[in-house]
Amino acid sequence: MTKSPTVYDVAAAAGVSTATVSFTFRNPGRVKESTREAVLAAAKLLGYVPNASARSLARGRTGSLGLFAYDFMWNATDRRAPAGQPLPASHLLQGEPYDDFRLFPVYLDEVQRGFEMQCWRRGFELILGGRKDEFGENIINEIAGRVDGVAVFPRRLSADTLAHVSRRIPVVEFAPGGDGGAYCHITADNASGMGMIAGHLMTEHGMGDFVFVSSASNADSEERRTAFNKVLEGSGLPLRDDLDHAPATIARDLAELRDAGLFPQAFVCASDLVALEVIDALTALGVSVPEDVAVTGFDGVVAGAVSTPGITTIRQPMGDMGRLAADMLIARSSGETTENESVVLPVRMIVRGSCGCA
Amino acid sequence: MTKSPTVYDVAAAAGVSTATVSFTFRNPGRVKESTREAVLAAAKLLGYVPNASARSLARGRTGSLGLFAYDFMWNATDRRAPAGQPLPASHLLQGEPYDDFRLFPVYLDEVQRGFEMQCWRRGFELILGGRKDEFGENIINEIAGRVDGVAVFPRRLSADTLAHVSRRIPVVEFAPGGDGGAYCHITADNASGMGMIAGHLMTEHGMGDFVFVSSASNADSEERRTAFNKVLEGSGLPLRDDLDHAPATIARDLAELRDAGLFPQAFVCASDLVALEVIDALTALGVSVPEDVAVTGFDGVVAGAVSTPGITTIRQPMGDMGRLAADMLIARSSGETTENESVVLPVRMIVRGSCGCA
DNA sequence: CTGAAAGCGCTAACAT
DNA sequence: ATGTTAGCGCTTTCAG
Repeated sequence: MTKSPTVYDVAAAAGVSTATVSFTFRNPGRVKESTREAVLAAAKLLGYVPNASARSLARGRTGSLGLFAYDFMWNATDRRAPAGQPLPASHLLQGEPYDDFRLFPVYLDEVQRGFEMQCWRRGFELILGGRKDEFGENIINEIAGRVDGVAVFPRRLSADTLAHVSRRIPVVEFAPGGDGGAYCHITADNASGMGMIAGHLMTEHGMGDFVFVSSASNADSEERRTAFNKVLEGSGLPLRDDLDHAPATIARDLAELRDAGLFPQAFVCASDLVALEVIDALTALGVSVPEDVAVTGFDGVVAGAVSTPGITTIRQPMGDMGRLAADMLIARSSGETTENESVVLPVRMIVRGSCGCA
Repeated sequence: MTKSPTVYDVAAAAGVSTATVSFTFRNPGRVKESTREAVLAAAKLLGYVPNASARSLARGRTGSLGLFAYDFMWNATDRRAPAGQPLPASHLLQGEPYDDFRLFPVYLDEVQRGFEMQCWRRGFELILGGRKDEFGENIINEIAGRVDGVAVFPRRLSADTLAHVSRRIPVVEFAPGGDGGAYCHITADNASGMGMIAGHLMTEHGMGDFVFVSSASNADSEERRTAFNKVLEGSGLPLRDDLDHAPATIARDLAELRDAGLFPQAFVCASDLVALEVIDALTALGVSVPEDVAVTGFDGVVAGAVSTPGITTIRQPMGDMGRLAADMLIARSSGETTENESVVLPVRMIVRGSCGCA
């Protein structure tokens, strides 16, 4: 670890040129066997490990893709340890796991996993960024300058920043986005998902009185709310005010509704985690789900599958979203494609107990 | 994405030198405000994104850590799609999630998550490697040459390769390893874990007849087996032959034991996943767990928590293991520490239903 | 406070 | 089949 040996050292030790050393590693067929062996022997002896930064610089490509995961991750962490406080010595599923399923794996983790697998299948390394941001949005440069393409989760980086980065490398954001944008978008079909939820609640349960619980300002949540309201309008049902899921207020808001005798037949939530929080708050009020009121989610994360009751939800194809992102980035980084597209992936409904089904 | 602008372009556009551009990004305080603004404006206008490869090369440090995850990941994938066959269009928790908990998250995923979080807290990017290996063990070079330190999961890279890499950057392997090795090791306390399992089975359940089911040749499994046998010896209990968990043979072996009337009181398994497989095989034979025979696991992964019955197991501090790996690598890459250490982390027992407890 | 210039280690023409 | 060599884009003394 002192001074690392370089191609020059290996070349000298093997009595060849640096080009030959380079070829030995990158294009072995082009080197005579005896030469190759001499080079490998020298490399082994010296403890030579090629410097990938130099290679990337020389080649103009890095052979890796980036995933900028900042936001959700840190927020998830903070659920256990309020901002500013150090993390507990051990914060990951250390207790009975049940409680922690809300933290891991969540939506982001499943998308990430799909992205990872596809990077590897396609021969790319993966750079995961999430560094605590001290330089505003410049943080993305830490990743953008290091990869051949980058996928980002929403809400941390402004559209401006993404547009800027996308002048250099292809960018995919996991968020709804119209066509003809400055970069690519991948999202699940929020509209038909909400249509299925609404349809199920109305048709199977004969319900008609709903309150939508939204997630913090978030484009997906917004799309879902809009789509749900559209269905209600189409059915001539009344639109009620949304609730915001903010932990500080949701319990109070729910209590007020209850006290006013204004509970809907179902709380339709923007995500599974919101649904779980709503159920917690309801339980604290002595309200049973689904006996007293139904609750639905969106996403299809693990936590909603193992909770009691299980959350009736819309499953996003998270693995596919990650995989598709990698494919889109690779296609664009190789010049195979240029235009930015906005892909909407199909979803499906998973009916569990929280809506009142068996 | 044509020809990316460089420091030179920005310098020219802003009417300054490249040094000033560099300082503007890396050491803003050293540049007069008006100059800085001019540089930033030029950068924005041109769509400048610093090239991290060039920076790493010039600096001699990359600011990132590597995690080499190859083995488990691909194996996990292969559980659904036999090697050689393409993955199903969608392979990640697409059905009712229950089935898939055996694939994700597993031991590796939880360790990885701890590693990620700590990288970010400490200001490092993370490079995840798992590229399909076409060059034998040289694959590690793809990562090793790109990072300031690397953590690896066991069984894919030989000790020789790791020793080689560790001449250049610090290396941590998540596997048992004696002191004074060529690189660092992190592992859970397999011995006391097995001691707790044995103690529980003997003391709480009055059992004395066990069969150990091992995982494919694997140092952790080996340590657990040895430790378990030691306890039995110490208690004067008989040692029975191990079973190997190989999917092809375990069902047959179990059937033979059953037919011979040789079932033990408990199958003590080297891991939770092995325990789940054993339970599957037993169930197929019409044997109930824990009514007819007890089964225990090791690891404490999600799958063992949500299965029926729940697996009585030893929980490894997986998040901590990942976090510690990052800390150890950072300490060594900065020269703060030099010696290689081998750390053993404490474990604890989680009692669920598979041992016969309520 | 800013500029000039020498590398960092590797790759890939282009030569030989 | 192998060697020469000019960059790749950035950082960082050292001068000014």
